[in-house]
Amino acid sequence: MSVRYALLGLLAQQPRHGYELRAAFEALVGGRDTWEVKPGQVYATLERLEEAGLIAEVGVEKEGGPEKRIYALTPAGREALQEWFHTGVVGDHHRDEFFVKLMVGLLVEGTDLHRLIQVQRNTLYQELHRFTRQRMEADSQTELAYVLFLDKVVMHLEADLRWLDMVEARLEEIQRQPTPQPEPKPRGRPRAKREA
Amino acid sequence: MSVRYALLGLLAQQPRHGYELRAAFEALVGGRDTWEVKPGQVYATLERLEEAGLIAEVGVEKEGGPEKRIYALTPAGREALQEWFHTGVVGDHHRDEFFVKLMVGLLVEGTDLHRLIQVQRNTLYQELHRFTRQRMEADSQTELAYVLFLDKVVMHLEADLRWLDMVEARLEEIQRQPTPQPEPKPRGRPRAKREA
DNA sequence: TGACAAATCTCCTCACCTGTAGTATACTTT
DNA sequence: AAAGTATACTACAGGTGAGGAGATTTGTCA
Repeated sequence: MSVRYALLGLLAQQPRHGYELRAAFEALVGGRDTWEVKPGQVYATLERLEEAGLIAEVGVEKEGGPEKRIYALTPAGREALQEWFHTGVVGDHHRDEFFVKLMVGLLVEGTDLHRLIQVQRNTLYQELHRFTRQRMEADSQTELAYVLFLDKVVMHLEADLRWLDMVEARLEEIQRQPTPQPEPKPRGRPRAKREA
Repeated sequence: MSVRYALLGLLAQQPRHGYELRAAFEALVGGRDTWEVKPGQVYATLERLEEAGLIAEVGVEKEGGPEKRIYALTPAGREALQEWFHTGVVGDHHRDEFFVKLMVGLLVEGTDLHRLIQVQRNTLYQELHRFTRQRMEADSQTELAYVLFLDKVVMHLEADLRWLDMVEARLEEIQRQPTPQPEPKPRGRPRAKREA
């Protein structure tokens, strides 16, 4: 979703073509390999946006090299963008890969859970170190937004580490619990429910 | 990636068919609509796992209804699972949708950034409330792992809220910064670099 | 000095994996 | 008959990885 709307926003500024959009997007989110977008995604997204009537092709330039297909925002696109601004973002809290790994580890016999946790802790510390250094190197005069972004990442990594400690501390307790079974659903037509 | 390996783990326990795997997966990650997986994903993933040689179809049951195609783990699959256990998970720190929205908001003229932030804050508080209640309702005797998961979500939401406050406090400063331009890359063959 | 190879950018395409949404058929219970 | 589970499939959207044809600059060598 993010890329889709980011492209709309960039086209609201001025008409552009695919390659240019890609560069502008990466600059927008901080440059320096934060959020790399693959060309394929840009062009595919543009096609869908065009099909949805949110953008329109307004010209083609051909000067020597390959064609540049230039897109611009339509009124419907401008509206969609406004709507996006007025809607809150709900995070993907589910789908935490490490949580799944931990659960699967509990399931599979002979898994060394302490090691599992240790590996994850190392990974998190490495990331923390990397982002902290990036943060120090960044110039908050010219890249303030990028700095704020790094702050957020660091805060999340610290939260992850604290959580990991909690998990390790209670590991014995967790291991004592039985593996969860899916509860069977009643089949057939449900009984008529009389009002409470 | 998570679903892929979770299916491997569940098959390591015992051979199963698609529908059963879906139910088992959702039970594993806590039930109660945490992490809903669509049937399509399960079947598509199973096909790819089979093609990759990590699982194999070991039988078909047909008792009345549709066929049940039963899969089991292969030795290669068991190996892949072990490798997963021994690898750290690096989070998707980039691709934070709200961050992009904020940046796009700075770009587009006439955007009310305070409102943008306010909407997001409301959303986060609602989520926080929802998960906090779920956490209180959960029974940490029988669902300890699920409780830990909720703890993590809450910690992250709190971090998001603190970060949002920071952003709002420094908003004027952020708005004063120019929109980032993609830096042009030098074309042609790069100059030979002599060693430092 | 002029020709050509090397490296890299510009712009777009294709093939694939992951995940979401909706559909279809058969069975089971009220 | 109605309603809902059990089991599977199809279609599409989002995202990754690889790559290809042409333009542009630099290094090199006769």
